[in-house]
Amino acid sequence: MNLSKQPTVLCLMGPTAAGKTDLAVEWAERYSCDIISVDSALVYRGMDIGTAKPDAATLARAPHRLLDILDPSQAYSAANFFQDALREIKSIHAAGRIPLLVGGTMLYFQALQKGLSPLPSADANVRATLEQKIAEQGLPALYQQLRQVDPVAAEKIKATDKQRIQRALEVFQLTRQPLSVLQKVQPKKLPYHFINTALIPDSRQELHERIALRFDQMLANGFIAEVEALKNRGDLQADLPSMRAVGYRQVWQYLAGEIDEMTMREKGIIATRQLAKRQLTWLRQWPELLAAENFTPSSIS
RNA sequence: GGCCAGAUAGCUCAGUUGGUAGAGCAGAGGACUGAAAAUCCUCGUGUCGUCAGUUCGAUUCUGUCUCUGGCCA
Repeated sequence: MNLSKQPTVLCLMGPTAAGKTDLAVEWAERYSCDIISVDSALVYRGMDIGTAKPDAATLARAPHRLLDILDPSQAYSAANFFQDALREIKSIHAAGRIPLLVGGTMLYFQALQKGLSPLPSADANVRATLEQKIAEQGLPALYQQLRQVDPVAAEKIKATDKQRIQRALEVFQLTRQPLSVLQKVQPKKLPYHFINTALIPDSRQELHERIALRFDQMLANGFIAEVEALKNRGDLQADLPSMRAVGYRQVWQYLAGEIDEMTMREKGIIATRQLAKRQLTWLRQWPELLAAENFTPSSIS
């Protein structure tokens, strides 16, 4: 029920391999929705098989926005998503339809619904410098530095969490202000009525079986060749966000001769399971979450 | 058939000079503000293969049987 009179935004979340796409296409046709993808890997062109990107026939039935918008050499972010999604939501509302956001990148859903504090975006130079410092001085030294410039953030960030330590120091270098101070600025919430639904599998074991099955299907469908083509471009590196994606990382290691094919398959499946687990952790904490099976059009109003 | 080496957590293994055991991986739970399919935190009772012997006490020593590798016939 929408008592706020704000335009509705329908969200369909769920772990990988839960069957979100099929349900989303069904809803799109039934409820006059236009789909916006909420997925940090589907944004990349040339990454189709390993991301389980909807095929051409599916997209013909129900177009997905925010698919294939970037080259794998580029980085994307929650803030980029926020802007892109907002633009698409406005455009869909303007057309008199309902935006249906579908995906498994939970940070993106959160960024959109809770908002983001005004922080500087990533800076490649600063990151490279910090990376070098870690190599020279070690992570503990950087963590000590963080404790000095931003004790509040250091309290929350674990001394072993390289990525967050780097980000906090990056923000400080770019703004001369502690991350923890900048984050106190309450982000403005978007004027929408978000309906949150999730497709959550009844049994974990069943999900694990589906994940293994789907990974084998990807391999049978030419996943290795897809990664090989990307690797052969020559300009992509294993540490790019795109190439760190589940499956791509393992196939890359296989192609680099670091692991054998059996190990690649096993590690790929394991990484997918672990991704699903993290997604489910988000969903357990998500407020006012409606089981997708119980969703009815009356909820849209 | 003989000899040798193994048999310990779901998996790969370590270890106990005799006082019932611990790593990695997997798995589970959690965190999450511009890399998020990322990054990180917490969680380890299992007839220590069988049966018997020695012993106050055996997973540890001895014997026995079973199984698995390897070598020799």
